[in-house]
Amino acid sequence: MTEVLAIREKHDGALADRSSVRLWLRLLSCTMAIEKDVQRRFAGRGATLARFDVLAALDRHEEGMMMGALSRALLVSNGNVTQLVQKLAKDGLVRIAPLPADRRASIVRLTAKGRAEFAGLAAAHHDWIDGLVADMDGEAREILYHALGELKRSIAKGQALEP
Amino acid sequence: MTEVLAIREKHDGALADRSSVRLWLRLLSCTMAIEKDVQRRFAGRGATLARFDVLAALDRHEEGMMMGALSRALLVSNGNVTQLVQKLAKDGLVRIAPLPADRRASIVRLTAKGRAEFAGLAAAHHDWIDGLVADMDGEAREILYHALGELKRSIAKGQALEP
DNA sequence: GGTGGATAGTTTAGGTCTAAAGCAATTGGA
DNA sequence: TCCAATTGCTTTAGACCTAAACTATCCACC
Repeated sequence: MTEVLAIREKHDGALADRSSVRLWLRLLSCTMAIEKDVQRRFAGRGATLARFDVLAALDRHEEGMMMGALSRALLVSNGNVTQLVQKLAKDGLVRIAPLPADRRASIVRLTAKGRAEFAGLAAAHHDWIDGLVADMDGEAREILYHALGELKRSIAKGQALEP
Repeated sequence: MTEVLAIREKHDGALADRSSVRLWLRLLSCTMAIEKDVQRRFAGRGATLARFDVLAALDRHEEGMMMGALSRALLVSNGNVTQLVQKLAKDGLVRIAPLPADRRASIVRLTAKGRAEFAGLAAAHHDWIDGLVADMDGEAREILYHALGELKRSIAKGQALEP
């Protein structure tokens, strides 16, 4: 008899008189629940989600990435990337090399240590996510994935309309 | 011919070799897109999402809330509530009153100014969310809402299993 | 009474993130 | 050629958030 606690929804009941807002609050609560869970587990390994994101982007760009490219790939600000990369460099997980062709720019690459670190974290991350969605069958996941695709399109359109 | 830009997905292509991770990344990108959009619009009015959340919770508890109750309602830490409420009090949007029955506790209530401020923000917030999901029809929204409900249950179960 | 936990909140140290200002290098014209 | 705009990145100021340590109070029980 495993009792399952429901994930709470912020403002449960309030604010949610409009269906669109109710949908948004549920979307938010699901994302937060997963994000906090993953965050907490990363913390248990001395890592953070933000740093993991940087390592992940670099892992698939063996040739290295410019800071700006990282910023665009991760959807975060330039200044944020600067901070993260400098700390990762201090920890020996990435190396920052100047770009001879353009002395403003620099190329960031994973070190061997960084690549190994990422491999370990990525495997764990996969397992955590698998565990969290384990109770949905393949079809339910497919439906959700598709529905999120529609939402994604709607958001893009909505943002394009009202600037 | 309105060209709609797609919302980018973090790590698009990478990391996403497992369906569960692909689902998670899409969920994350939708949530982030809405959250940043709302955040940006709030900023345009000199407000923030975190402060709005506090006001929303207080708006539906006319009798006031204790700090701890706020913390639980908003799913954020105690210290965070302390900061937010103290700043809101300084801005005259809430009032902090001691609870005679328990001198450790204090009751937070909206001021008239705070209630008016919330009303304005809430109406705008509704409209923004409506705009972002406008391109999904009622049935699609219902499907998504239901699918998120299943995810929510799966997450709760997954978290219960592996602590 | 007194005393040892619970409980309510605050503080502190540190990580995340952004917008905006600033610096340096590059590039595209006039 | 030269200079103005652009580009790549860093810095700064500030908002948000947390965990953990801390203070103050309450409460249950001997």
